[in-house]
Amino acid sequence: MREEEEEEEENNWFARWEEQLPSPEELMPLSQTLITPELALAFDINAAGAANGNLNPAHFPQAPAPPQPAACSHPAPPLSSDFESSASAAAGSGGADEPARTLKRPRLVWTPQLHKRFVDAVAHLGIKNAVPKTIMQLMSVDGLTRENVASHLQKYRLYLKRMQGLGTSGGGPISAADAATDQLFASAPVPHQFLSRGPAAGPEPFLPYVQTAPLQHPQQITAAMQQQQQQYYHQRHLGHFGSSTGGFDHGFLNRGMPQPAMHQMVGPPPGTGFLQLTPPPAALSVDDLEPARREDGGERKVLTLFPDR
DNA sequence: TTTCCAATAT
DNA sequence: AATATTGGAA
Repeated sequence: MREEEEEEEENNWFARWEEQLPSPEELMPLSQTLITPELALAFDINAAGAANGNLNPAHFPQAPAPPQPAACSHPAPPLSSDFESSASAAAGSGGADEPARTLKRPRLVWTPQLHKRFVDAVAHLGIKNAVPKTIMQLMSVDGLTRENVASHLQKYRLYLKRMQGLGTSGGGPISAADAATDQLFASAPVPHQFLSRGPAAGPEPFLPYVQTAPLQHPQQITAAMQQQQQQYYHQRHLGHFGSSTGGFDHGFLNRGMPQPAMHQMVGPPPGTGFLQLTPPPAALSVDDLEPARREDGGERKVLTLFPDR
């Protein structure tokens, strides 16, 4: 059929192949554009300003060999696995700055588990002593920075404030917007002491040492936790904001990790007609809802069982 | 000097 | 909306 054309091509391609080749200069920018900052981070590439418009003409050899292709099979985290360990490299000539310091780490995503740990830490510290640094230390999550905590704490305080406002005096219902907004915070039980007004609850009696088992890097956490996130949706939909009276559950169970003395429990007397909303771990195993994907620059699809908005 | 914290930026 | 960054204050 098209043999003639193909033959023509064969006659000519060799003569022209060279001129059609892009020059190295043309190639570089292209390849750099194709590597998103996140990818660069994930693969530990030293291309700090790649997408920042801050290209350093230092050509790197070629396509970087992915250290661990295994990461691709994972549904999620395109995040770097070791920011600190990847020093060296460009140290040699002419004052190249260390990428390790310049490198920006990926956004931390506060999974329900992580937030849970946060809340526990704050609870143990007492709200007065709960400042970012201390919280961070208590949480002892590898890779978690003080700023991470500070930022989260800031928002959490706002959340608590709102809760207080709506608290006892028959306040109106939580606006749909807020409810939708605060899914994360709703995922962890709010220690009642947080909502108390008057004389702020003092710091907990004693705080021996870090009680929580050190977690690993955020990425790993998120990865590992993807599976568990389901239960969080359960809790969420069981809905604990009843009506007035600050009808919140104080279900303070710790299924994730071992947790020593949680003494500050002042919860409702057992046997008070109170629905146990958070059954023991064994009970809530069901439900194979797909958790919202919060990572991978994709969209976040949040399954909604309730047509509430 | 470090840390907090509210405001602001992405 | 969620997290990061900033900048003044303690």
